[in-house]
Amino acid sequence: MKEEQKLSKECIGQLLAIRDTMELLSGKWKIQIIGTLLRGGTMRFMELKRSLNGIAPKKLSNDLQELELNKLITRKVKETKPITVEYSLTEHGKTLDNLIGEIIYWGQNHRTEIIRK
Amino acid sequence: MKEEQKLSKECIGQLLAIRDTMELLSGKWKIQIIGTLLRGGTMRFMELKRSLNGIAPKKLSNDLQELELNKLITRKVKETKPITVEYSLTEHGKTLDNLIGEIIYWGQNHRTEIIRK
DNA sequence: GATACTAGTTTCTAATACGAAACTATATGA
DNA sequence: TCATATAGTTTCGTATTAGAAACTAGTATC
Repeated sequence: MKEEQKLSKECIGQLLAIRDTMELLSGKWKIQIIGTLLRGGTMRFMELKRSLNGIAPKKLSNDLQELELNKLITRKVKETKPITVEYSLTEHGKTLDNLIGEIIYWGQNHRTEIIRK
Repeated sequence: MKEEQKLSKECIGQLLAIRDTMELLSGKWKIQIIGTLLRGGTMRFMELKRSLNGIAPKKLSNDLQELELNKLITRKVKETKPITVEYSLTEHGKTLDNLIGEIIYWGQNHRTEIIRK
């Protein structure tokens, strides 16, 4: 009597969507980077580094490259005296606004939930 | 001329909330587990394992323990013939509904966005 | 007695993530 | 010339994550 539990296509698609999103955004810094760019608009490398308290330049550089590959941000080199590089969100990157809003809202709520035991 | 860029308290609080949430939910399986429980309601260990295609029992066990510690799920042992264990979301765990909905929605949209080049 | 189901645990290994420190290269100002 | 700023890269080491395989232990079925 094998109860082969068939998963509906829709459910599988939802789990895949969760995997895709989390693969892209998991980790310590990526969402913080995007959240900072959402607030700050166009920002330079060192501006980002200062805003993201504690990130190593290597990590910031790697994460920015990965986000660019996924078309969430753009990188623009400015031929200023010491060259500067401007990072900003693409239109697609800006669609993370709602999601990040939910993450912030839930995180703040969770903190009070855990604290009040 | 030091331009010390002061971060507002609100922004710092938001970055902390992002860190809290992501620390809890980062990784390959945790959100998939919660998403599955959101759809399936109360589920047993092996039901979860079968729904989450490919998860190792050790990982499932570890993640469930961690989620329980964070009061997102409850674990109930049933004294049936072969003992069964039922997992379900707490009320607090269910508040992840909106967030996971956003993750699914964004992931599906991102897929079409990347595919259509 | 052999097999299978329940819910895990144990052990070992490979892959990935993260971080600190030092370094590159160009340019400006004291 | 020395210090500082730009935007990173390189090297190295540790820590965390994930997975595969085998195993435990109780009960039930063939």
